Amino acid sequence: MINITDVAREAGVSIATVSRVVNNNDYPVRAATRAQVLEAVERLGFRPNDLARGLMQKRTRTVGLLVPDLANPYYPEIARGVEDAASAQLYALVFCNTDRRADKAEYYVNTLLQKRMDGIIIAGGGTDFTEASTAFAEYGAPVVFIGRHAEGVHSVQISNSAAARDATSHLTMLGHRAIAFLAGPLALTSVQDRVDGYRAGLEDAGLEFDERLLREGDFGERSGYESAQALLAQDPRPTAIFAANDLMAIGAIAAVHDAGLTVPGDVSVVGFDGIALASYVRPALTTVAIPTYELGAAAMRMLLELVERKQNPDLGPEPEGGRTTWLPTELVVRESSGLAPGAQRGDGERAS
Amino acid sequence: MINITDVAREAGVSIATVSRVVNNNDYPVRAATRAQVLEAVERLGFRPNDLARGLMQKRTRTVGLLVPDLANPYYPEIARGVEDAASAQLYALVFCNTDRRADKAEYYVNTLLQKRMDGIIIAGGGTDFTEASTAFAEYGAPVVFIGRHAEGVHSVQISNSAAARDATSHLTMLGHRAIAFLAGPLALTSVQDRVDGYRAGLEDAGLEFDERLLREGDFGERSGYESAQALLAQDPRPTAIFAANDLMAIGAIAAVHDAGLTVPGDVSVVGFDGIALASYVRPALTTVAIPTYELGAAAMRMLLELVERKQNPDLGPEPEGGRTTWLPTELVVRESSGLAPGAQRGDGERAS
DNA sequence: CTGAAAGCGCTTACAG
DNA sequence: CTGAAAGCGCTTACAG
Repeated sequence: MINITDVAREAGVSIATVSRVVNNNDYPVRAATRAQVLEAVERLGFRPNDLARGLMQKRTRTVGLLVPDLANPYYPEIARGVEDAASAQLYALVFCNTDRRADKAEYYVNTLLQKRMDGIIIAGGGTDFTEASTAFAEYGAPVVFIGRHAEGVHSVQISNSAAARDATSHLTMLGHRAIAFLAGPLALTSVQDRVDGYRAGLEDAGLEFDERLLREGDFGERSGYESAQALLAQDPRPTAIFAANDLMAIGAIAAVHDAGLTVPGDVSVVGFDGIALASYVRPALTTVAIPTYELGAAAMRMLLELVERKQNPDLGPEPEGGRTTWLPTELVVRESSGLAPGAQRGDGERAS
Repeated sequence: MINITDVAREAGVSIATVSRVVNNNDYPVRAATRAQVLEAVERLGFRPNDLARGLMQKRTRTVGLLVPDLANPYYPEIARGVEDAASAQLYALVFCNTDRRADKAEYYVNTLLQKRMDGIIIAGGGTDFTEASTAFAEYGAPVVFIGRHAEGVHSVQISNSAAARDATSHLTMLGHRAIAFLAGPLALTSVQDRVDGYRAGLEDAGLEFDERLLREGDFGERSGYESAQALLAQDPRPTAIFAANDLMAIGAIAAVHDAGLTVPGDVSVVGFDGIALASYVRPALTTVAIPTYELGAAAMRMLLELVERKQNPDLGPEPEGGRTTWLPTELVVRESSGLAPGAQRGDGERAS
């Protein structure tokens, strides 16, 4: 393991000079000296030790990302946005998957803290991060949340309720009157907001909320399959199923199919997220598309701005209370949603 | 940012004592002293700086994982296995997505090296890692590959050719004689092996390899869709499509559907990987299931053994040349593959 | 332009 | 059982 002293000896200069050359900042170094050092670095294959560097500079140029569930394609896509925005500024990323388990979340928060990350992004939910967030704040490391709200925190979000309301209206306009909602874990604010939007959408059409049509799921395919199966056994049977994410919607389509019914002929299905696969399943899935990649990228840009501000107090203090960036969603209508059985185009329109 | 000196002062002991207590090893410390220190740690919220620790110990208890494509559910599943095996031993994981781009791969390898990772796992392909691998070796950090071969490296693998041969035979047994293969990038050894297996499977049934039925893809849904579309326009039209991964298979099913044909009535489709979604699309996908999670876990266990051996020379030297662990695959027959049009059960049997 | 020296926050022989 | 001190590999005032 060759170090800065080896390079200094090889180049016949001091370690201070090596440091200056390697860091390539605007510090003046004679061209000839620089060349000697560079050659020694090359010859020896020197790679500066980031641990030592971080220890001195009190910054690691590394940020953490906590996601609840890698198996859901939604999060890898967020991760891509986060990662691209990070590497654009030469920041490294430490990626942690909590599996929605509080113990893993705590473990990772601790690890990230001990590794002195410059900041952290927390995507999705599953556990309470107030404590984690406080711990980071104490260490002066900014925190940005994706897709959840709380008092005084920085976040990047979409309007879950408005999006869910629109999707529900899409179904009422098609004449559906028994519209089920497959929720995700009700502990999540994003899920609560989607439920609110769903209810608002029903109300807009003069429909009553029926709790038998609301089911809690866990965002997995199986959960969508099983919930849909139960829903389809009910009487009267819903003619539309709106799922709180695409994976559950895909599970629901499978359940409708296995029940000997067709989508959208007998039952319409609408998802949420807009994962890539949604346009490749058949029937192609109508869904609320979230700008997932951009959500990640925006969160990272916000975080890095906060980090830079911390390192560089000239930029002024951190904004009070926590900023929120809102990103738009879009209802993408594909094949999985259609007219309610027996309805005619326009049936639902007076309701809107 | 409170440090070990603060704790020592608060507890009225030396920093050496604090260090011993915090590290909780078998070093003898009087119970009363220990209690004082622990209380001070608690009161102050002390979190030891891993940078300083790593600098002294010359180990970070952190390993890197390089994956080529987070958008393919195959890799997140590998990552879960890697991560669980790592945290079981209290190792942290730095996760890097190369997007199959050589520049990103090089950038991350450099970063991981500078951060003094104890070891690295390289999953999948897309770029050449001989150089990266050498660089790590020079720094004494072990490397384990998942799913690719090369001389003298450690790896965890499946038998791609045998698996592809079996899947091909499954189709020939169903009476298919025009079987297309949607390959992934032909630069990957895993893809080359799958092509070999496909050809062997054809040969077993006395079928000739037809290069018009082989297409190179990129493992994405779109690529599967477009390749299948082109294939379906050929004359004679293949009655079966075997894709080198599930995402392309799902794209292929969509293409068959959009061409007004049915799966498996007109065209059978078989995938490779066994992602969770494969059993939730309709028709459910017949596929070669890879023990993905276990592949990741096995790779991490192998890596950690190499790391421990390096730290602890009593365990003996690193095994010569590179070990390979082989994991089994399984053909999971679902709905997407069936008898060739016009064929009768048993038609293909004499061929085997 | 260059170098000697202090210091980041720990761990670990060494001495007592 | 406990502490003083050296040292890990860097960066950065400070002096020249």
